[in-house]
Amino acid sequence: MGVDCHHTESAQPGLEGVALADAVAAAVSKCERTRDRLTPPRRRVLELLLEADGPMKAYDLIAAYGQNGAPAKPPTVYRALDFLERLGFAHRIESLNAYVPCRMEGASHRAAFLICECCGAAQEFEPDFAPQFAAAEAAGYAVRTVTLEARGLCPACKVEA
Amino acid sequence: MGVDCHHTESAQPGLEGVALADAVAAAVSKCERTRDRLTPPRRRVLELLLEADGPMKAYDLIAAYGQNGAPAKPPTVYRALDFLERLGFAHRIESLNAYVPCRMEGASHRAAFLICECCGAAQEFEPDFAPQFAAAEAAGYAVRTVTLEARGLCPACKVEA
DNA sequence: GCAAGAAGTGTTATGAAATAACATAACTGT
DNA sequence: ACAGTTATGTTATTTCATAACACTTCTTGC
Repeated sequence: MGVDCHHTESAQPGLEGVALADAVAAAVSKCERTRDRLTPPRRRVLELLLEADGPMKAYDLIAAYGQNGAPAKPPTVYRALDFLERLGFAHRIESLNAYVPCRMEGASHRAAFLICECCGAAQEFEPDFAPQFAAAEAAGYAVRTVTLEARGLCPACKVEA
Repeated sequence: MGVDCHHTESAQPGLEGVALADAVAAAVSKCERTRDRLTPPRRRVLELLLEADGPMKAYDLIAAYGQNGAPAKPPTVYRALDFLERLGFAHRIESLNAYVPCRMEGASHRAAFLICECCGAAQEFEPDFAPQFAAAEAAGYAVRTVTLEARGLCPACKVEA
C-alpha cells in the first residue's frame, strides 16, 4: 500500500471456508433475532468484506460483486454498505474511503482504527472515549457517534522501516 | 445544514475586517519565522477558510476563489489545502469532506472536532489522546497522527430539538 | 386472504471530490 | 548566472457517491 512497503502477506488475512461461513451465519442469526433483513445483496457485500485481506474500496466491492465477474451497479453496493454500517456489521474508514467488516463483539456506535500507512492494514480496537465524551457533554454537546482513526506504522512495518 | 434545522445564524461566524487581517498577519509572520512560503494562492485559500461561517467544501473554495467570481482550478485549491494542513493552519474533516481553519494555538498533529449534525458547525477541541496513544504504542504501533470526529448536537440545536 | 403502506431492488444518469501529468515560472544556494 | 528545488497553471481524467424513478417484495391490519 505504502510506497516503500514490500510486504506480500497481509497483516489481516480475510476469512474463508468454515470461518467465513460461521461469520455469515452469525450475521444471519443476529438479523433474525432483530428482525432485520440480510437480503442477498447485503449478504453478498458482507461476504466480500469478510473475505478481504484489508479495507475494501466501494468500487472494489462493485467490481467483485458478481460471481461470474459481472460488476454490481454502484447503488446496490452503497445501499448494502449503509445497511451493514447501520447494523454495526461494517465500518467506513473515512480517511481511506474504504470499508471493513466489524471485528468487535459488542456492536457499539464507536469505531476506532489503527491504520498502517505502510501495509494498509486497519486494526479495529475498542477505545475508551470516556474523557472526551465527558468533556463534550460538559460543553453541552449531545454526542451520538465518535470516529477515531490513528495513522502510523503497524508492528511489522515499523521493524522493516 | 441538517434537515430539521432552522437556524439562521451560524454557531461559528467567520472572521472579517481587523480580525481577519490579524489572523492572516499571524500566519504570515509565522511562515516568515519558519521560512515557509505563504504564496498568493495559499493565502487566498486561508482567507476563505477564515472568512467562512463553517466547514468549507473544496469546491466551495474553488468557486469562491476568484475576486471577480472566476473560479480556481481544482489543483490550485487542493495544493493550497495540502500546504495549509501540513503547516497546521487548516484541518480536513474527513466525515464531511470539508475544511476548516485551525482554531487552536499550538499546532499539533492532533485534530479533534465536535460536529453538529443539525447546524453543521464544527467545534475544534484539544483532545487528550494519552490513553489511546499508550494503548497503541503498547501494541507495537508507531502512531503518527490521530483524527477524532464526534458527531451529535451542539448546545443550541440540542435545545431546539 | 388481501389491500395499503413500507422497505428493498434494479437501472439510468449525474453529481461531487480528488488527482495525474506535464509545461512553465519563481525562488534558493552557490 | 546557473543548477536544483519548489510552486504554479492548465487540461484531462479518475475516483467516489447519490438522485430519481419504476418495479418488486415484504408486512401488517383488517
